[in-house]
Amino acid sequence: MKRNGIMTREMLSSPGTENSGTGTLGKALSVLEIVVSADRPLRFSEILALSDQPRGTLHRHLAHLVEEGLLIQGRDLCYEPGLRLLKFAYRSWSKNQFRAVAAPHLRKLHEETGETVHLGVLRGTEIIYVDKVESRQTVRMGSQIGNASPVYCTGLGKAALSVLPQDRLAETLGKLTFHRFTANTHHSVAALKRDLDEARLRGYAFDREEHETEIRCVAAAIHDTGFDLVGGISVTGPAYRVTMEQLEIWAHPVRQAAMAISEDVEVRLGPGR
Amino acid sequence: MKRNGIMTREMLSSPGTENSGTGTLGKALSVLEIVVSADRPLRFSEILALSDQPRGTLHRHLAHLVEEGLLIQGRDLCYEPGLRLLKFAYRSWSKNQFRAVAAPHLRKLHEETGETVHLGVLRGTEIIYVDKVESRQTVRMGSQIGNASPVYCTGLGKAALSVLPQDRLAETLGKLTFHRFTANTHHSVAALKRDLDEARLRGYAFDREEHETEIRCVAAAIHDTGFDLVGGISVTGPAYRVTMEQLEIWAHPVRQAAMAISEDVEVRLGPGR
DNA sequence: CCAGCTGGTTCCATTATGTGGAACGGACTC
DNA sequence: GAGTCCGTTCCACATAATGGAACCAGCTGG
Repeated sequence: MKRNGIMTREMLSSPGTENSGTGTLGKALSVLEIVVSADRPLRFSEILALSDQPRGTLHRHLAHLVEEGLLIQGRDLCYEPGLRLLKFAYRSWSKNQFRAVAAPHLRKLHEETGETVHLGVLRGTEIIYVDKVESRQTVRMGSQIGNASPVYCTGLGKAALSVLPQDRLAETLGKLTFHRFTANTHHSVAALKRDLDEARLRGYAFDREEHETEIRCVAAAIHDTGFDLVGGISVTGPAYRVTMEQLEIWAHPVRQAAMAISEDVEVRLGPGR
Repeated sequence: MKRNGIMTREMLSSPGTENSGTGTLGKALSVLEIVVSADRPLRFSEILALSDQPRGTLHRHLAHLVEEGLLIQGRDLCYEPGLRLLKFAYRSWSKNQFRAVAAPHLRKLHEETGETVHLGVLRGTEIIYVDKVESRQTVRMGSQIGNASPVYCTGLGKAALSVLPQDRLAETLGKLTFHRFTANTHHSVAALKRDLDEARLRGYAFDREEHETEIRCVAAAIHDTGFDLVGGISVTGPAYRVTMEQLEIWAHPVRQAAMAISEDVEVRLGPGR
């Protein structure tokens, strides 16, 4: 019996802004998302303002979420993420085969460069960080694992886009809306396309302080033959320490690692897939 | 404005086996739980067997979960945890104030003992592991964070129970069903009660290979004044390396740490809570 | 001390949504 | 080519979600 245990197209399909379509579940999750995404416990009325649901409905959803242990409500009436999420969290992370396959490569790359190494996958118009190796071992669950960043301003995103087949690329580009994070952030499809063309030729992409100032990275794409799984791996560092020349040097090992992971993924999927 | 950002009674309330009550959401989550708890991707019919829902219903739930990104379905039709869980995961973990407050104490305790240190909270009849510091730094997100173990066979569980007010304790004991994990596992309320009495007197509890053979631990309870938050901290090690005498020695620092955390929690909650 | 907020919770008739038995159809097997 | 195992789809039915409105604090300021 062949089982893949790996991410596939479906996980990349849903649009950037989740919300509609799934009836009750979708609505409940959208309020969960609001609470989880907030950077502090929220009051009922704050959530009300952020959501587009009527009072009665929202109240019931919150009650249900609390009852299910996905949220907890302090006695000061604030809502915050509940414990049950932890359970889901850990399980989904530790069982993610893609992450597991890539992990040793990340570690090796980190040893070679000494800088932070990221693993991400493409999902719609975003890159989702799935794993990370960084110098300060104390940060155990990477500081932004699970977070999403736009494709157009990250090395990972651009690397991933650069290997996408024509149609998928066009589709994705069509859905983009640009936000100018730094002076260097791309803000037109045209400019992004040129950048992607270069990246495709080279086999790796840069982030020249396009997402955060003083932060640069090199990234290379990972993908399986069917492009069901598209992602990338990157080495990131602060501008004062990591020059563009340095990145050029690291580009090669990054690309090597990416190719190695792609191969491993293919093998672990089983050739008979 | 006082906000607590800490776990409270509500999170401890829901019964061990989640399922009913929350209408649609509850049912959807119960199937999510099945998939997430499995140790490999599951086929439709396997899930069907594990759940108590009719085919049509189950199928729709799965479809919804997939659409929401909570599950993903490989092309071999197997279901497995989706990426979106990661997002929830990380957020709920990193924002858990209780964990954050306790973290430095865990680390200190680990340095003193060299063994694995756990942080858990009581929820119904289970202890949920919220954080962990262990020797092998490579395991970054603790191997069982988010997991739950029965109260009656873990040091953490017994420590937590031992500080519970009469009524809460009775209520919890009433709900227990015993499973014999090892030869030493308690399997009667009477025996457990005796053990708890001792623990209460001493101020700490042991796990004498009651959950897993060859694994021992000492634990001490953490709680706030209102017993809204009850949990504990423990030092665990393999029997061949950690004798009962050794545990007796560690008991003191463990208790110290637990008290320190209790205090910190109280302070961070703000006295005006 | 009472009028007038603001913020959270509860009700309940309406109707949209989820329900689940049954039928379908493809792939494999004997 | 009949038999079955499995996943998927349909559809009449009943349940569960909906959301407007009323309700009930706890404050605040006149």
